[in-house]
Amino acid sequence: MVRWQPDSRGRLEQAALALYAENGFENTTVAEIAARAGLTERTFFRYFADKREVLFWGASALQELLVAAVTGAPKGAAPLEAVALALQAAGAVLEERRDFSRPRQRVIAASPELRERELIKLAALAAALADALRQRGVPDPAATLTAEAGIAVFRVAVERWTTETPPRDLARLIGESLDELKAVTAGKSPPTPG
Amino acid sequence: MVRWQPDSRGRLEQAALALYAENGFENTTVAEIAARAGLTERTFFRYFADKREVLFWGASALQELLVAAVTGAPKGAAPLEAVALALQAAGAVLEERRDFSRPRQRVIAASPELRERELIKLAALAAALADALRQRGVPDPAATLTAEAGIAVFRVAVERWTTETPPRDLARLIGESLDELKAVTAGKSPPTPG
DNA sequence: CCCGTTGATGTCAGTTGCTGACATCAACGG
DNA sequence: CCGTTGATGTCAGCAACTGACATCAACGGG
Repeated sequence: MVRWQPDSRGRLEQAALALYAENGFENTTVAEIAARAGLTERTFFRYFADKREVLFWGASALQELLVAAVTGAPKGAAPLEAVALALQAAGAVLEERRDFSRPRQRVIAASPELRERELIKLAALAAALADALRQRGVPDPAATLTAEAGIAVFRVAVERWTTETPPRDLARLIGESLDELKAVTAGKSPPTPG
Repeated sequence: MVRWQPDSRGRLEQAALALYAENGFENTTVAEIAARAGLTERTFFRYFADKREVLFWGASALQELLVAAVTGAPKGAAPLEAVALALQAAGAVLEERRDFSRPRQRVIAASPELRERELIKLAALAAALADALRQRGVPDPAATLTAEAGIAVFRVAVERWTTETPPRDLARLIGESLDELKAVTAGKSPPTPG
């Protein structure tokens, strides 16, 4: 006979996402989440640093993926190209878990507190990207700016992926947003294309 | 005889910044802040929504400034040019209160919780900028991306302004970062300039 | 000049997020 | 068979934040 059900972490995550979606983040107590997962509040805080982190603990894996993609980009690739490859890799992960990622994004978008946490996670991703670029020999502030701009592109693409209906392919949205950024920073005036 | 000392809000802000700088954000209680300002905890929460907001209540004024600058930019100005003007205007405000702004930035940089709040404030600025661009006829996602990229430039510039020694002129740092962004998105390869 | 209103502040009790210290007890290994 | 391990529970406590109500100088109409 098993003393405890397996995958406490996963059960807590599922319970939290469901309750945040049903009642909103602010109207959900940690005690409720724990109860739905068949655990206690104290155990929740053993797995997650705080009430928000339950939706973000996967971020470190994403970060490693991004860094690996930049590091593994072709030698001749320009910094922004390397970042673009990384964003596509990250996008593929989200697309893979579409049925989890999209509701999660909606829950985050609905809560200022969760948005704060998302922004700092994205900032951490940007910092890691910048680091990886520096290791490729890209000097600062170019490295930081490329990384920040890349994350901005990613954010815009994911937001459109989450809200647009009918939903489009994330990879395509990332590509489009990147092209749009290039156009806009090239100094093109809005009403007169070309 | 005055019943209360004037400018409770300002006293609370000063007390909070001083205590955050001395002991760190996490090691400071709201009760301590209130006591130093000669007030009670309850009064603190009447002025500020939470313990972090005390360092950010000026953000709405900055937002109005940015929007006004974009709206008032010359008719022919490209989106990124309009945003650049806005960033310079915002930078001028920070430079004006240099002796307050720089320590404040350092306190924020030292605390993850305060960084979270700063990021969401900057995201709000980006959203407002994007709105102002749309009112100039810039379509999405160009408007959003221009605004996001502009805020990234601003963030990088302010960070350098806060940490570099000796401190350089913020206006110049903003200009340089913007040029750097343009170069980087133009596809320039890192080791081979030109 | 008096009195009712106003508004900034104080007091107090309560909820919730979060933490440290200690207890429990099946599983596992020697 | 027993000692250790590790995931979990229990409990007490602090700090952030909130709602309800009290206070009382200042202000203005009568």
